[in-house]
This record gives sequence, structure tokens and C-alpha cells, in this order.
Amino acid sequence: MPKETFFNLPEDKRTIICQVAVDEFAAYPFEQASINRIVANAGIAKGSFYQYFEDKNDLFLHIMQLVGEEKLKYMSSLIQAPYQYDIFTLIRELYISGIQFAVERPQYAKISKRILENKNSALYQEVMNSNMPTAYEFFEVLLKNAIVKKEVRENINVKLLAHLITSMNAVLIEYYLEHVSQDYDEGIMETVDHFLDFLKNGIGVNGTE
Amino acid sequence: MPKETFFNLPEDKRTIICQVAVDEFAAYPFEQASINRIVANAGIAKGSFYQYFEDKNDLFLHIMQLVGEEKLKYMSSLIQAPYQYDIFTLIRELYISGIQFAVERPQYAKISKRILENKNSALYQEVMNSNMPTAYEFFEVLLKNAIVKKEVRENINVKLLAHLITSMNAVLIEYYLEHVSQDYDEGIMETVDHFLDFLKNGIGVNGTE
DNA sequence: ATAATATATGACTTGCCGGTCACATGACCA
DNA sequence: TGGTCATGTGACCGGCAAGTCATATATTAT
Repeated sequence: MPKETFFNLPEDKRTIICQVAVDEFAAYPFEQASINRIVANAGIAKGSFYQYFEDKNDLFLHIMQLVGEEKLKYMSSLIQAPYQYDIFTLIRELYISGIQFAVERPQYAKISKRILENKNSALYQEVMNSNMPTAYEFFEVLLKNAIVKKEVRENINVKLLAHLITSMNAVLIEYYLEHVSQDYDEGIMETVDHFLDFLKNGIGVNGTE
Repeated sequence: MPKETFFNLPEDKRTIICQVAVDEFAAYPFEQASINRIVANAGIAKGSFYQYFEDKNDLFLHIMQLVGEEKLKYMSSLIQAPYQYDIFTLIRELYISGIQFAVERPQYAKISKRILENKNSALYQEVMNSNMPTAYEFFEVLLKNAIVKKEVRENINVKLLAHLITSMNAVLIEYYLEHVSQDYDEGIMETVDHFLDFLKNGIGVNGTE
């Protein structure tokens, strides 16, 4: 937790510091991110930084909380009422939200991505623990429910599929940014719909198997 | 390229240096990997290291070549004659090889994984360029061919699917190591087959859509 | 105006990094 | 034996990192 001093700061100064820190952590993984660069870019003295935060760790966890909160804003309506849609529509909306987040908050998205890649490291684990139950568990419940509702066939490996659906969100975002567009546009729908078609029906010829 | 001095070294010494370097690059990303630690663990003087290699970069690229060669050993028979099987069997065999590589050469696999996560960074790009055409392009050709052979339905997004199949290899490996087993055992077949069932048929109930 | 308290500062410490270099050691040949 | 050349060595260099601290400057209460 940042020190009281940090929260006593005028809002614009606090905002600048956070903005600069976000840029730093988006550009470099934790170990390479530099407090020296952050204070230089934020225009504050190094000593001041340590009046605001315990240490580099403290700053990082604070930034991670901002990222988490922002991401939640994109998802919250979907997560809070997940059964208003059938599972495929829900996944569609979740993926679209994910891409939207990646496009509109690219720095935050970069930081998020690094966390998912480092699920085992001590620091990154602390982030995950403080956070929600994992997306993976969310999809597992969702799938089981969808099987009961006969939206999804019952002879699937639920654990594996939950894992795949979680991971493919990230894959889809990467694909979208790399091959479709840097901006949020109509292509997003097409890409997500292609993916959902695959998720529903696979790629085998009809009647096979 | 390592200097001539390195290749003049007795084989066991060369092997130790490489082994230690592999451990280092498996434990830390390039920027955090430490030449100091490597020379200490290998029991050589720092000056000696720079008799063998131009710099850290040089060592890393050499290690990457070893990793690439080793990985190729696991795949080569499949890649050289890709059309001896239908596409699903081929993907099955490729994925099994991938898991086998990850289980039997865990350090190499960790290094490989980091490369795929850093496709954009300058150094990691140099590795990719020196290497084969990407797995992604391989699967794209494969899919187009499978459509002609009517193994795969024709109304799919080939580019997207090629991307997904490539990425899901890594996802499957991660899932296998995390949830199924640390060793190579029978569970591997079951996991891969569950995945292929999904790839062929999707998860939707039959007749839906 | 004075005292007390909160905040700002940047030179400084310690530690590790990649890389260098003058010199030591050994191998081979005359 | 002495000379030449390849190899081994670790103290050393400049640079940057995280974090500290004595001191300076505001701000507030009295």
C-alpha cells in the first residue's frame, strides 16, 4: 500500500506519477523497470518517491490494482449477470470486451499480459491472489452450467476446455492487434465471430466422426 | 558465433559451459541472465568467457541454436513428410512431440517459451529470423491443403485458425504440465485426444447452428 | 513571530552488471 | 634452454540499479 503521503498529494501530481509508472511497467518487466527513470519522467525527486511508496514492489502492486479495476470496468456487467446470455453469446461479449480493453488501454493491457505469462513468479502470484478467482474457474462453472442447459455437449473435458477458452482470449487479442487492426473497428466482430464458429463447430467436415 | 577458442576446448568443458548457460537462460530472461553467475557456476574465469564468446548476445544465440536443433529432432520426421497423415493425425503427433520435448528437455522448453512470448524484441527477432519459417505459416499451408482434401470444412478463417492451432500447442503443454502430470505418461494421449475432439467438432451440441 | 510538523530534495551508499586488460601459465618448437 | 603463441585469470572500469538520510522548505497551529 502506498503511504498516506501519496494520497495527500494533489490529484494531478498523483495522476502524473501513476501515468509515468504505467508507461514504465508497460515498457519493461518489473525487474528492469527503473525507479530512476520513473522519478525523472514524473519530475519528482527520488527521495520524494520513497515518501510516497515503501519500495518498487509497493508501487507495482498499486499500479496492478489500477489495472485490475480498469479491466473490471470493461467486464463487470457481463460477470455480474453471466446467465442473461447463452454461453456462446457470453463468451463473445467477454472477448469483445477484452479486445476493447486492449485497444483502448494498450499500456494496461501490456501489463496484464505480462502477469499472465508469469503466473509462477512470487511477485506476480501476490497480484493474482489479491485479485478475483481466476478466469479459468469462472469458465469452468460456466461450462458445467451450459452442459446442463444443453448448450454444450456433455462429452467434453471441462477442465481442459475452460483452460483453452481462457487462453484463447489472449491469443485472439494478439491476433486481432497483429493482423486485423490497431484500432477498434468492425473487424473485431468478424474475428470474434469466426472464433465462435470454431468454438461451436470445430473445423472438421460435417458428419465426420 | 562463438570464437574458435571455444570450439578448441575439450568437449566436457564446452558441455559444462553450455549446460550452465542453459540453466541460466531457463531461469532468467536474457537481460537478467548474468555472465558473472554463469562463469562462477561453470568454474571458469570471466576473462576466459570472453575468450570463448564475443559477448552475452553471442552466447545466447549459440544456446538458442542448440535449443532449435534439439527441438527439431523431436519434430523432424513429421515436418519432413507432413502428408503421410490426415491433418488431425499430424497435429496430434506434432502436439505429442511438443509435450514430449517439454517433459524431456524442460530447460530448453522454458527458453523456447520465452522466445515465443517476445516475438517483437530485437534480440528475439534475430533468433526467429535465423530460424525456419514460422509454425504459423506451416499450419496455414497445411489447413489449405486439408480443405482441398475435404478433411476440413471450407468455410473457416484459415489465417485465424492457423494462428490458434499454433498457439494452442503452447497452451496444451502448459495445461499438461500443470494439471495432468510432470512426467511423460499415458495421460498425454488422453489430453491430446480431448483437444483434437474439440478441434474437429467444437463444443456445441450436435445439430445446433 | 515561533515552534512543530509534514513534505521535498539529491548526493550518497552499496551492490551488481557487462566488458576490458595487463599479466600469468602452459604447450610446442628450435 | 629460450622463444613464441594460444589460453587462462581476476582485479578493475564505468554505468546503473534500489534505497537512505541529512538537510531544506513549506504549512499549520499557537
